[in-house]
Amino acid sequence: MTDTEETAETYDPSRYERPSVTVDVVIFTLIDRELHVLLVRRKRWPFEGYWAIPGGFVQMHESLEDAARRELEEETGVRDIYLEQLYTFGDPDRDPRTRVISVAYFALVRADRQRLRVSDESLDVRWFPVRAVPSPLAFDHDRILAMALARLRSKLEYTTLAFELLPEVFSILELKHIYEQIFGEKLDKGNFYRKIKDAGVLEETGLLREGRGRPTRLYRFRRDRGDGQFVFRWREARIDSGESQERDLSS
Amino acid sequence: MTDTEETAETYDPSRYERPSVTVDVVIFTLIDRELHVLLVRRKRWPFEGYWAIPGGFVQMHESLEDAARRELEEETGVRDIYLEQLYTFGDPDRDPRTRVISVAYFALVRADRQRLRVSDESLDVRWFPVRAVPSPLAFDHDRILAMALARLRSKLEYTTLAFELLPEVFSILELKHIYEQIFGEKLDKGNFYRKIKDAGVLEETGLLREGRGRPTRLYRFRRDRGDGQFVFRWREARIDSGESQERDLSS
DNA sequence: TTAATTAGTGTCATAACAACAATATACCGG
DNA sequence: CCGGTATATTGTTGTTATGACACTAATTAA
Repeated sequence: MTDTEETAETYDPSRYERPSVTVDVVIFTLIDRELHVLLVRRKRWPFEGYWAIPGGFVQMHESLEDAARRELEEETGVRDIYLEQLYTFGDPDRDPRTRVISVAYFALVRADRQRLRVSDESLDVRWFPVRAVPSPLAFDHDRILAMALARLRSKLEYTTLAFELLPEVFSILELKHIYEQIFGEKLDKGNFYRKIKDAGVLEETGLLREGRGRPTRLYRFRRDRGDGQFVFRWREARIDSGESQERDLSS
Repeated sequence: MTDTEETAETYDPSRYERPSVTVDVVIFTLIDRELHVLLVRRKRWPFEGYWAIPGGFVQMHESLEDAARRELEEETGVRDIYLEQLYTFGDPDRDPRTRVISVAYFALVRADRQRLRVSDESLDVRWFPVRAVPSPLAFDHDRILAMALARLRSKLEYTTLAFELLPEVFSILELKHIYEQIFGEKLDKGNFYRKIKDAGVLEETGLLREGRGRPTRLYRFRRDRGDGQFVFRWREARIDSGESQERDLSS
């Protein structure tokens, strides 16, 4: 029945063969106004030379989320980041070596905080524009990435997640650009201004940024307001977050 | 890096200590117009005598979903049911025996298809009204159940999931009752009729069910229409499915 | 000083929809 | 056949969301 129920009188951990468990973290960021994902190039069999989503083993003492944060930091040096569990992939043959169950997370990091470092476990680490990701990726990572993108799209529609991709201060049009990027459709400028302002999640900084035309007013995200439950949507239809239906999720 | 990457030249499965992996399945059904969840009573330590969400070990050859379906069938004898991955729980100390990572699923079964059987692994198996679930449950199962309920609520708002709880033929007011049950609020009869009919997901059966008043027209769910992508919503606000933010979705 | 460029506001018509009211249908029991 | 009960259905109305689009504002470059 529930976890580790057994028939024997006492519990014997060796009675069951155990799978390996890893966490993989799909890390998104915004570079030059474009959505990028972090990939590492594998050094060894299997999928030697293939690009893959960063990840690693879950250690016995750490929670799944802690493992994800640890991997994240080991790969990128980034901390205090938006992190959310995505889905768990456990097809018996997804790894040719042995049974590996992978708990996938997805993370959003701010463009202005990256400092990549290549660990000695891999050949290379790079940001790829999501529109130009090498294909195929190692293992079932194409599928993981696809699901992460679907989830991201989905959640932008009813959360304030977009702010996690922006620097501390930003303009409204920059925010609009993120939505356009990720939804893949143009949004009306006027309607966007109205909606975002009515939402009350922006805090005016008083700062201006000069450019070619009229200077841009810069805002800060008000974390207190609606960070959690707040909802605003740009389209009616929803593509879910997860699989068949969950895809599709939510989350 | 990605799954099971290691420093050694060849892969050695014994190098890493492995957690146990289980699937737990939160199974909902509708009995007497009320939402119920299936629980089993534990026979042994730990949490002997406590009620718990049914589940069991993932075997090496089966996928996670297969494992969930197997457990589902072992507990209820039910197959061909709505099944969706919920979340993976992996706190290091959630099971006092050893490190156990549990992939939770949630399932919806039709009220008219149940035939419970008590496995010899447990003392008892019962349907509990979700409003009257024994507390606390074993392990972290309160949390799992709470998340399953949140997900169910969330998904009713933008999917046709409610139909999975109904028998083959049903009346519109029965459908309305499910929404009221799960949302915990009354819906307007007129608006409900309008919305559900306009949605075009119902197929008239021609059957009537006689009662005290005017006989009830019975319908069937049109699986072809909108089973996947179709969206209709009853309220604006969304409570998500998962945790902090995953609080889904979703999804 | 004018054109170009980017930022930001206002207005309007429509669609969605919640709240509420009213009516029609069918059966029952007396 | 009449009142009661419950289902089934159709308005009606006011509010809100929002899509389309025109307009105004502030700055730089020529």
